[in-house]
Amino acid sequence: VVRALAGHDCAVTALELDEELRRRKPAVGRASVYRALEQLEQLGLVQRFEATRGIASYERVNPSGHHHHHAICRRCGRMEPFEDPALERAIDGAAGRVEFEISEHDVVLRGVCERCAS
Amino acid sequence: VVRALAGHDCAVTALELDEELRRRKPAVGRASVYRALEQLEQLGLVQRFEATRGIASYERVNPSGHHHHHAICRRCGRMEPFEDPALERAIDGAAGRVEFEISEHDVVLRGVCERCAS
DNA sequence: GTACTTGCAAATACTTTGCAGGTAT
DNA sequence: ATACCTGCAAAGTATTTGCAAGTAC
Repeated sequence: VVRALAGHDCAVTALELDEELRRRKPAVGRASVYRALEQLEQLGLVQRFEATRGIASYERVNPSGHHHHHAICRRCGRMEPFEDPALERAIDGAAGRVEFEISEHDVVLRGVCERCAS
Repeated sequence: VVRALAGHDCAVTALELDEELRRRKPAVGRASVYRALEQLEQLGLVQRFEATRGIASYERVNPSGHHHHHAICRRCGRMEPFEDPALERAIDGAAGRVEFEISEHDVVLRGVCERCAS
């Protein structure tokens, strides 16, 4: 599972991973994929978020601390990653003002991509 | 459903709404709750996001444009709303730089609340 | 042998949908 | 009468779990 995740730079769903691993030698089952993802998430090596209605996506966390967020098209579901240092600073600021020990954050921008808009 | 949502300032799950409406006269069924929420979401009057694993929460959109985001405790699930103008500005900036027509955004900060930390 | 991991299949939980009956125009 | 809205129960989908078999030490 780790190796399969390493092959993706951006988020994938559990079922995509499952399908990918299912045709491997030796084949890997759905349950193992979910179990591995859960562990990796708790270890902070993978981040989970809901990209499309009811479907969780998983993305590996870059150990350097670098990370991006996603813009998602509500028509075709296409997902485009983006980075924005100013946004990160603003989030860190907000995290500091809240009475929580914040350790991660999800940001998703939703709209229509240029292809679907035309 | 609209009236029930109006009674909540912050996000509620579909099942909370269902339970609340179920003991009303006349009683309202689950299906209608989901159907109403879907329509309201498409009209842009309600925003949907995943607060806890696999459970969608819905929150009414303030017509004034004012809105807040949420910090969520990963231990107890407690949710605290917060506002942050600087964060909004940063998001608008990022939205402008992406090749998408962005119309909404989700931001969730996850961590441990002060009660659970102690 | 003991402890842990695996995959299958069954179970679970949230959400959606088919449908029969009711309401409004 | 027609078109729409309702709730129930059944279906659907993503995810989790029980369990028997396999693997490592």
